[in-house]
Amino acid sequence: MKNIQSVPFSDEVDLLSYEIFSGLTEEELLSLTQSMSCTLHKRNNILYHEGSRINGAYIVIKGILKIYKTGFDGKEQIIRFAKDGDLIGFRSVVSDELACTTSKVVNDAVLCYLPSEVLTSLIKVNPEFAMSLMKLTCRELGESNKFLTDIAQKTVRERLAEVLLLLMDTFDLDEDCTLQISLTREELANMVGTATESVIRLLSEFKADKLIELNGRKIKLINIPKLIKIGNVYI
Amino acid sequence: MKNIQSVPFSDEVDLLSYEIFSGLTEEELLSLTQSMSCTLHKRNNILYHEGSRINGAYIVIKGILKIYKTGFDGKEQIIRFAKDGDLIGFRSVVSDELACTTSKVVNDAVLCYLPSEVLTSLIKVNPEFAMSLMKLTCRELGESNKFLTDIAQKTVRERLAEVLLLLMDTFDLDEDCTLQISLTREELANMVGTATESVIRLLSEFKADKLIELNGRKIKLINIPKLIKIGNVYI
DNA sequence: ATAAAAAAGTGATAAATGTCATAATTTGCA
DNA sequence: TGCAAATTATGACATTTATCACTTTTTTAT
Repeated sequence: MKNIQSVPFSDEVDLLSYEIFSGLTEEELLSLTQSMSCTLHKRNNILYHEGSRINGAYIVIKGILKIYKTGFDGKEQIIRFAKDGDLIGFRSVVSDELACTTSKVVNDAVLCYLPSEVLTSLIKVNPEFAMSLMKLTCRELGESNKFLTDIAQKTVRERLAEVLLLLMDTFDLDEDCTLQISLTREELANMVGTATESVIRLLSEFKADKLIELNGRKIKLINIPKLIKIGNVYI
Repeated sequence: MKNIQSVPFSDEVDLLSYEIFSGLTEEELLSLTQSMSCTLHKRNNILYHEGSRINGAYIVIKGILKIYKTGFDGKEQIIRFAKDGDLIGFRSVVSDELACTTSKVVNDAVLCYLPSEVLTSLIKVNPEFAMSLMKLTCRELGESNKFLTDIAQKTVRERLAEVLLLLMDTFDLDEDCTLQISLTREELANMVGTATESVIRLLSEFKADKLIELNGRKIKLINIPKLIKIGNVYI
């Protein structure tokens, strides 16, 4: 298919530089490198669907993916984004359950596939790796619980401000304070947990209040302290 | 203090029967038993507060605790309950972060304390234990993400029905279909993520619609299929 | 380059839910 | 047991947010 291309595993990719692999030995790293295959995935390509069986995880070498759940009426709820250095899909591998999320490419991505057996044997052989994987999961759990509370208790306005700041933290701003990632209004709504129209209206309000500037999908944050205040975000 | 009493580690407590310890060897189990101290905690006793440093985890031998986060305005959001056989507080131990939730006793509980060093050394020594702990965390993460989506997309009415079914799954019904756990309306609201008054009104509606019967804090489920339908709960 | 599709934007309106005030009832403790 | 405190209950009302219908603008694919 056109949307997935096999790409050579570049020697330049230094697995050790990924936090998650920092505990591996030379040999483990070598055998890992050999068992991995890299592919280039185009925007909108779906890596795996919620409910499907996964036989491995993916390491994001480059690019951005959104990880989302599909609600009862088909509406997406974005759980998180994955970017360079992130590991995705291992939750299902470890818990031995069907995928509970869908992963879709937002910005063209280079991914390395890590077969289930390789992952589990690494966990069993290298306690340090097991520990860092566990840390990763625990952090994710903490974040998920935090966001759960926010969605339950904050207003849409507060959550939108918070989401903008979250995107700033995750993807940084460029020199002129514009969010490096550009999402559709619908995608923003699917993060915030609201209707697309509400996001559109609130973004206009934020713009009128001189908190942000809008240029198509590019969002420039011009009053971050105020956004922090609106979002009730503690730092 | 009066609310916490030390109790002897009963020989009758069979750690192996707890799923999480099923992978331990005889000796590991023995040393674990020796390093653990058991305490009795009365209702409303707080085990640890959100934001505090935890130096160990607890195994629930008996009783029920609620694990919750406190939102910006002081409102509780109940993340989950812990009951016999559950391990709590290990997330913070593993991720080496401050506690991101508060744990409070709902039904008087006997707990065994598991110091941080014991837990981490077990993880490093026994890959099977590491794996089952990881599975546990991954399952929790899956549930948290599911509930996040529900709160973001379902109505309060749907969520209340879902929560009643969740309580049924977690704590079972007694012979006459009454939920074994009794919570205040406020606690239900703190699970559903809504105002106490809304829960009160909706419970009355459910009662009028002959889905449940109310007797103080005791809730009897008399039309479960309909509750499943209302809550959009797939089984 | 252009047509079709998707996304963004806007207004009107409806529905869901929260808030506040207050009364009745239950619970827990001294 | 009895009383204070907490919880439950209910009504009136305000507010937030979703929905629908439609137009304009932007993006995408041929």
